Amino acid sequence: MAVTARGARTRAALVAAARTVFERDGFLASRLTDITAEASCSVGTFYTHFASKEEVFLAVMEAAQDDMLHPGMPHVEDGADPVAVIEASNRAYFDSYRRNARLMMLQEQVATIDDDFRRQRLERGETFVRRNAKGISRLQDAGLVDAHLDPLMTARALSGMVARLAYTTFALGLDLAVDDLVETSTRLWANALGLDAKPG
Amino acid sequence: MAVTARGARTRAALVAAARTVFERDGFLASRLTDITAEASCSVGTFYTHFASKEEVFLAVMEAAQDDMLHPGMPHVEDGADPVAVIEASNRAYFDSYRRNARLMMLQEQVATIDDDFRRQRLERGETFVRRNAKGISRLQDAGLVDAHLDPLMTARALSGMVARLAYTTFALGLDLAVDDLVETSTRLWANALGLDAKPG
Amino acid sequence: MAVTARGARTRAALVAAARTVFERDGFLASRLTDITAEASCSVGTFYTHFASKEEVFLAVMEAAQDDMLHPGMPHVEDGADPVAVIEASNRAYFDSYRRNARLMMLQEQVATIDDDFRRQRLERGETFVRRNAKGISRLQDAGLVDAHLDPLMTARALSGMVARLAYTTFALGLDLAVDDLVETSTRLWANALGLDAKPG
Amino acid sequence: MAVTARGARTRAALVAAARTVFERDGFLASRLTDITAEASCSVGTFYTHFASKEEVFLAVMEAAQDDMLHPGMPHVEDGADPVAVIEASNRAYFDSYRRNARLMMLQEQVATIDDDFRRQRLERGETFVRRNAKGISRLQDAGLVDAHLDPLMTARALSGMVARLAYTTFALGLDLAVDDLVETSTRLWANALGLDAKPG
DNA sequence: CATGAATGAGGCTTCATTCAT
DNA sequence: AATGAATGAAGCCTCATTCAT
Repeated sequence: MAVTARGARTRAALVAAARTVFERDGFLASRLTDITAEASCSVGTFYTHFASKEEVFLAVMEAAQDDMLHPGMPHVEDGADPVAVIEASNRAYFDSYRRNARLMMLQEQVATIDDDFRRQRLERGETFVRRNAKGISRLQDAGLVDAHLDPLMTARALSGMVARLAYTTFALGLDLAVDDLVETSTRLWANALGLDAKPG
Repeated sequence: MAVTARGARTRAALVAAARTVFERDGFLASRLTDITAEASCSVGTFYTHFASKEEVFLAVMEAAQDDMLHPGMPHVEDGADPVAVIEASNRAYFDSYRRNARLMMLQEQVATIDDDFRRQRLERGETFVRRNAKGISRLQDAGLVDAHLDPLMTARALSGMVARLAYTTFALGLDLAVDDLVETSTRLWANALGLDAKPG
Repeated sequence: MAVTARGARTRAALVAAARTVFERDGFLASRLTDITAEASCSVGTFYTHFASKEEVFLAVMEAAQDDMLHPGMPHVEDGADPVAVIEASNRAYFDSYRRNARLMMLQEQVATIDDDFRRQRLERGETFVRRNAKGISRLQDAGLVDAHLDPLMTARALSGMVARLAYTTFALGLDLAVDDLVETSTRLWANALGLDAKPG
Repeated sequence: MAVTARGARTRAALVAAARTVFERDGFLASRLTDITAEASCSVGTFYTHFASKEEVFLAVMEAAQDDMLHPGMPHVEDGADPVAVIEASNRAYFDSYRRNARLMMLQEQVATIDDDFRRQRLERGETFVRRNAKGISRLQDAGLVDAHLDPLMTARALSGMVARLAYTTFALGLDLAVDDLVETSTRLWANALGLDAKPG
């Protein structure tokens, strides 16, 4: 696949076109002919590069991964204020979600349609959750967070809280200000973990 | 519409059949003929009662409302332990979600497909959020919860947290125990609000 | 059928409703439910009075007959100016066509759909033609019109000319002034027959 | 559309098949599957070339235009007997109408059903009328026809006369001999214009 | 006489995928 | 590699007509 330079170019054009069309019309309503028209090539060509509509969707999501893989909760460096870290992390999440809002919607849509993709989506969420759980563990080790909390479940709940707020705002279209979202979720996250804001 | 008893009976049969078929096959894969076969009537009859597949779906959701409108956060009665109330409320939510898991999945699926339904789904969520916000307000008035928290945003975040956990577990199929879900979400909810567990 | 007073009233309401709906939507696009809704009765009732959509259409046309049976070419009375008679006749035709334009269109539409009705429409036209032919015969007997003309064919041609002008104007919607139509058709009719305008 | 030779061939086959089926069954009764069966292709292929039954009908009418655009009233050449020209023109019209009788019926049928087509049909008629009006003008300039006649209205009336005779005969099925039709219409046309038959 | 729910055959249309060029 | 016409299964929906109440 895509061994020649021309092939690679065509494939890239198709992925870009697919993203445009998917974002505009949704996965279900998008037709292959719309995508190939957008990419200025024929349907036949599509099938030299992808086996199905699902496959090009996967390629679109993969190409968008980098930007969508926001920092989550970064490693807590010695001396850094944990609450500030959480805030930065949350803001990064909301910003990235907003930039990729249509794609995030698509992710949810396809997850409800395609079983394979549902599993992938679940795994992607859990990867993220595990990273956050590690952060929480570290805070527990540092004595900053109640040791009774199960890091994994806690991470799942708190990440889910933020993810749902972003979904409601950017996918479902509830008009909320990002600053408010960041403030509320950070404060609740900190409270839930029992963290105090950095003392002066 | 449905002015006679016979008409009402047929309509009810169609709604029940639709729920069965939707839950079995999903909204998209469900065909009108499956629904009418399940209801033992003709396709034509379907159209005397509903204008489209979307419309019967709405009717199904409406009929399921009662069970799905779990108590949420009940009024805080004098002397009642707020944390116990939250726990009961969360448990009720998870139980109801499990009972209607397939329907909740459908709700998300259709929201990604149909714009009208997306708006309705948003409104349904907000109704629920407003109810919880009122509960938080009461706790603030009683001096049990930090007055700095915005009740509406807080309710949105915490309700979302619980809803997302339920979705991940029952819709996406992550295998988590309900007891753990209840415990974690209750503890985080209480921490986030700054509530103490009932003192001995 | 329609033995009671109530029955007669319902039937009349249905005919009136059918005319309204047919004129508004055309024969094909009109649904029985629209007609019964307009008549404020049930579909079942429709079938107490008519056997089919075609039958109620016939009833509508019959009820409208009187007004649509314009004078044609009246008997030539001794001493009457034949050209003036033709003019009056033509004007009466165009006026009546305009009043019943939608119905005339319907007549053409149904004639292209229903074979029985096509034959009826043909017969109706011929009746009219025969009447005009008789008038021409009389003018020939009176020595006012060239005896070489076949009265029947001539009547067919000239009636057709007027009918077509009316159709083009009122049914197809070409915007022509009735006065011009009357003037042109009368002059051509007179010329064609070899009649002179009444000499002073 | 139809960029390849193969595509053009299929399209042509569909148009021919559509004409066959339309002429056999009428526009309304014709089913797409009949057309594609006649053209030996799949239904899907139909939609590669036409968006609807209406559209293929338009293509059929367009393809038939050439034969149906009979000479009308040809240019009056010096020395040509105008009445003979009119007679030739009328005969050509009736012959062409007879050859395309089913199509002419369809034209009327579809004009009563489809608004776009009604407008096109009107325009087609007017094009024809304008051509005849020019011929009449020329005869007026040559002093052969009464200058008081409005060429356009006169052409409309006389063309309509001939068209209606053809319609009644070939579409509605009144059994008249073409020779009689030609004779009558030519004589009336000549009389109406005030032309004398070529003097010996 | 009136009611209106029930019927069901069958039309139109869509679109992912294939394959000959 | 690219092309784009061809495929055809399958779904939604319409509406004149019937009939039990």
